[in-house]
Amino acid sequence: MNKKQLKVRRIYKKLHAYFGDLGWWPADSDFEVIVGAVLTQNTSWVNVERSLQNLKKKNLLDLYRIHKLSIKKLETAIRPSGFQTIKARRLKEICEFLIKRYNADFSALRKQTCWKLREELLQINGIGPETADSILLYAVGKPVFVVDAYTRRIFSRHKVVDFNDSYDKIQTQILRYFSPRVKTFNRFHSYIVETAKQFCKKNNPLCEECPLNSSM
DNA sequence: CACCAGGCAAGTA
DNA sequence: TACTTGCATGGT
Repeated sequence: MNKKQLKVRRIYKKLHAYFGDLGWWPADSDFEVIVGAVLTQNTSWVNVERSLQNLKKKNLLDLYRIHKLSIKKLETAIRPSGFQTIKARRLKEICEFLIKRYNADFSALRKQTCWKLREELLQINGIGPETADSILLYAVGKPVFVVDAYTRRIFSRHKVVDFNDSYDKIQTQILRYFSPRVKTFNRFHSYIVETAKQFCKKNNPLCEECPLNSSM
């Protein structure tokens, strides 16, 4: 085991001791995970929750209902989370893909290999690496590590990666450090997001209250 | 007022 | 390959 691997595993251990299990991803269904993953693109989660509530109130948080809903009504419902014109189109495209390619059957998704499904998701306009991996991990149950802005911030501050390293470089580096288990990567990503939200803010690089900066 | 929020795609050099 | 910009709303 090299130095960085030890460091990253120590980070995971500290966060696990601090947070326990955060019960991620917060959603009532696999499809809700996918919708949330798109709506949260460059958007704060509190505003995503407003959009999800709008959809739930109208009983629209359903693959087929969104698929046949008019673009205008979809845009109106997801307005609070911003970029509504582009995100409405993205949601439509994903529904189209799930129905046409997998007959809207999530058990069929789970049977597909991780790398093959990832390739297919990345073909869809509006799904980049982070959205694809969030779907793979939290909706389909594949053991992948999700890299987001928070991951870059925290790991670069702790000298584990370079802030400008590519998505794939960071992902494969972290993947090497753990055995591929869904539970591990589920928890790790949730810890990183919560840590960044609560302690390691963008304008506050010191993070004095952060559990990662306390001696163990 | 400026800056930030769980990105992505398209355009440019 | 490595930048830059548009997309849009709501909180601090």
